[in-house]
Amino acid sequence: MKPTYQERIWQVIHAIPAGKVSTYGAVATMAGLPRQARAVGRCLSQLPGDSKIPWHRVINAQGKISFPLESERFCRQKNLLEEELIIFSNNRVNLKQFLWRPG
DNA sequence: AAAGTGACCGATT
DNA sequence: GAATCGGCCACTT
Repeated sequence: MKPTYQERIWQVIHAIPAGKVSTYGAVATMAGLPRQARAVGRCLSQLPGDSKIPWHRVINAQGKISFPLESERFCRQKNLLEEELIIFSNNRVNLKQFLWRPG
């Protein structure tokens, strides 16, 4: 069976190791959907709460969490990342240090 | 049918 | 750094 784009997006996100992050745009490109960062965000927005997908390792290209500051979801994602020893400075992750690059 | 919206991005000014 | 712009596209008004 030819994989759905949604499935390929999940597969890419699954491949992000703990302690690293990726961005919506990078995930889109790796899933074969260049310039479709929004498709990734859309995809994640539809995930059930009990999903095993490491959705928290996906942040935006500025190194920031794409939820309103101090919102419930913002804090949940930040906590999950800090548990993986990812450092925030000014609510921002240093992508030079934490961005996952395959290869 | 048309306009607005959103877990976005890169290039440009 | 900040703001704008066009690209992108499913969904909701």
